[in-house]
Amino acid sequence: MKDEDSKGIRLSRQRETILAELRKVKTHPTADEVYDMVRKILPRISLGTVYRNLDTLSNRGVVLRLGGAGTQKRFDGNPAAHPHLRCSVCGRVDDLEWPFALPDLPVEHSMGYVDLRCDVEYVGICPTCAGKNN
Amino acid sequence: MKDEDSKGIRLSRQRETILAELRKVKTHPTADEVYDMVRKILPRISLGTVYRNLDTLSNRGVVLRLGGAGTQKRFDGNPAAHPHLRCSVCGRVDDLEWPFALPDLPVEHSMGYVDLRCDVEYVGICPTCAGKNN
DNA sequence: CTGCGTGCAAATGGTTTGCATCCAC
DNA sequence: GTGGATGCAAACCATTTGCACGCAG
Repeated sequence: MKDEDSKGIRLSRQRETILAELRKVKTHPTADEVYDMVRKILPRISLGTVYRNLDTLSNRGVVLRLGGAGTQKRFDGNPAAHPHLRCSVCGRVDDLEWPFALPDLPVEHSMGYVDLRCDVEYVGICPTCAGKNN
Repeated sequence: MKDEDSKGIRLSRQRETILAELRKVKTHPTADEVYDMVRKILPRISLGTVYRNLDTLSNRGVVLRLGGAGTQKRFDGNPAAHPHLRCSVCGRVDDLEWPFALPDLPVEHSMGYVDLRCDVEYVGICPTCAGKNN
């Protein structure tokens, strides 16, 4: 179904570049950071366009929008649900390489919610930030 | 330790009321909603004060600040980590009454992060929002 | 051609902050 | 009495949006 959704997508140079850049990195950049990355290739792109495209892409399930506790949203080129590590100090997000089964929610506990997916985040302090305070 | 932290806390009428109101409800109100609730009791309280207190209380671990994927943060009078259900349409958050063990992250996978806690959220569409579209 | 996508800039909206005053301890 | 807490309003900043033009299909 993901391919279904991507089918109807119009492929502008901007959108193409944003997606390519996002898939190139292993970090989880904010819209601002994506803007900076893409601007090196398309200097005339606007921040609004970056926001619009990140929105479109995440709605189509091509990329992942990470809620996060910070104010800024972060984006992940890998659209599959997978657990993350997030630093509560600097907001940095890392992929967690630990294949543990995300438990499916029994229907009798879903309280009428549908289309559920499971979001798991381990929140703590990253090595860099932990080092500064010690 | 929760009591330890709360010890040093100054107990103004505003802070007291905010905490009491937050504990009174089972919803997970936004700062705005807390403001509305508290204003009925303390009509002269300012939104800034509500934000400052929610910040203080969550930093001390007295209440829980929920990251959520939406823009607004929500708050939970129950400071213990527990899984939530979140509606991706309206942003509503419910407590999930399903005691499954939040998996502890093995140190060898923590990538240097410390003080980790696990945040589990099932994201879907709530009964109300699902009903509207069908 | 047609309409979606873009650049630009202004508008939004949640959250934070500076400052003088107030009150809990 | 004293420093943290408050009310108010302005400041911030990430994100969104209106509009006229441009380009992909």
